[in-house]
Amino acid sequence: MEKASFFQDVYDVVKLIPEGRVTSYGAIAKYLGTTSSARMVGWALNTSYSENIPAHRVVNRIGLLTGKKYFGHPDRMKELLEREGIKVKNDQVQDLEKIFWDPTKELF
DNA sequence: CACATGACTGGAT
DNA sequence: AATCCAGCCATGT
Repeated sequence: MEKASFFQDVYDVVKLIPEGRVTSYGAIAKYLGTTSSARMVGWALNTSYSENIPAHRVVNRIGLLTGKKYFGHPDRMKELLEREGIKVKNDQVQDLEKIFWDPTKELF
């Protein structure tokens, strides 16, 4: 995958996240080469509100649904995740280590 | 143009 | 082990 633009790359990577899996902003940032710019990943997703991006599969490093408030409805993110078989409790993904998808390892 | 803020993270306290 | 602090960089005021 070429480096068109930071935002575009974020979109592409997020689209590649397998169903029932999640990843972290930092993992995406690292894959893009801007390891310490995890914040921009979230910013990019915020800008992609109209894109076909499964942003609900992107959580912070501890599996917390930090961006659920930006899904229109606070429970939308949780609902979408559970719909894919991901267990979410108290806005936090359960069994994170089992469903975590690291682009630098799985994709490359 | 300068300052504040944010869907984060890692190291220091 | 839990909490705090500073770095990261695009966007908005």
